[in-house]
Amino acid sequence: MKRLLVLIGPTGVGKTDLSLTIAEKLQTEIISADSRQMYADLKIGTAAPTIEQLARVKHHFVGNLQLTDYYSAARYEEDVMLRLEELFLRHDQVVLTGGSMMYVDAVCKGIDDIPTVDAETRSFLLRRYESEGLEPLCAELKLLDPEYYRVVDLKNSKRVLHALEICYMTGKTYTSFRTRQQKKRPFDILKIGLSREREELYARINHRVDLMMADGLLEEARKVYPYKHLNSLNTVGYKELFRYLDGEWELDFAVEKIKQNSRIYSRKQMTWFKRDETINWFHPSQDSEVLNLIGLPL
RNA sequence: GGUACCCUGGCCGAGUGGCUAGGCAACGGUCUGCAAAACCGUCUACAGCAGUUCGAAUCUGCUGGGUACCU
Repeated sequence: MKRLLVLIGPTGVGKTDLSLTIAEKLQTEIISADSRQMYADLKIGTAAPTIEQLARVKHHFVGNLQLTDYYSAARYEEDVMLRLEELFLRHDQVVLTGGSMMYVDAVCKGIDDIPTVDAETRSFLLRRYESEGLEPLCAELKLLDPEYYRVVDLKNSKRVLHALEICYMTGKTYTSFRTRQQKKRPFDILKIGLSREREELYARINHRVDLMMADGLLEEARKVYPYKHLNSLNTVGYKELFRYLDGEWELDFAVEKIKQNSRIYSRKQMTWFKRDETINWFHPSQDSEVLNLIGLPL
């Protein structure tokens, strides 16, 4: 049986280093599970693997998207499953690492097969939401898919809108697509979670933001500024610098906000990962124990 | 030294006698299609003291701190 090694943890915990070590020892390749490192133009702010690191181990799904590309967890699942098929021809084990919780789950547990919403339906409902607000749309959902209406978070526009998009586009209820069944995978999965004491993690995050700024994050942000309204740029590290470039914030303040939002993000990641009972948790300094768990000689 | 104004929770900020503003942060949580997204919950403060009043963050006095102007 082939095996997928899933290395997860909050941003800044030190996943990259360990993933490289493991992949080198196994002489295998790495699949990134980071929704923002996939954009070619967001290298510094997403702490994407460096050229040297990419030279050490072959990576997949890093820098493979344009900012204007539509992408989603479902597409990621599809793309990764195809790629894994190829990789498992050559390797017994493959490493998947990243902090995008839903992307990881999409690969490990699967995601329902729901049609991708076309651009017209999407913008039609978005416009209605912007002009009418959420209430009328909730009322509509109650009629079109009463079952989902009962369980959705009615204040979360993203969820309500998506359900309506599916109803409109397919003529069926969103519920009918929502089986929420875990998919069986033709390979084993071993999850390794990295965590640190909060103080320690926060200090690393703060420091890393300073390094990013020294590395030219502001320049990178300036280059993509014309695309700032795209979802791909609703990203920590960029959205704050846009406020600076717009003259709303002082640079120092924007940098503090980047640190703060990164810390908040790391906490959300931990909240998500916490309830996954299948994760084997380690401190990054316990790398030999991780290798032992994988079954690698030290 | 004098005059005026100000002092609200970690921060910002509304509130002129009874009805726990709100926002941000912090902390906890939700999560199956833009997820580094979106959303939810918790956090009862009015500088201190004394008084007026049935009742004071809101009125009065004193003390402390701050700001502005005057001599």
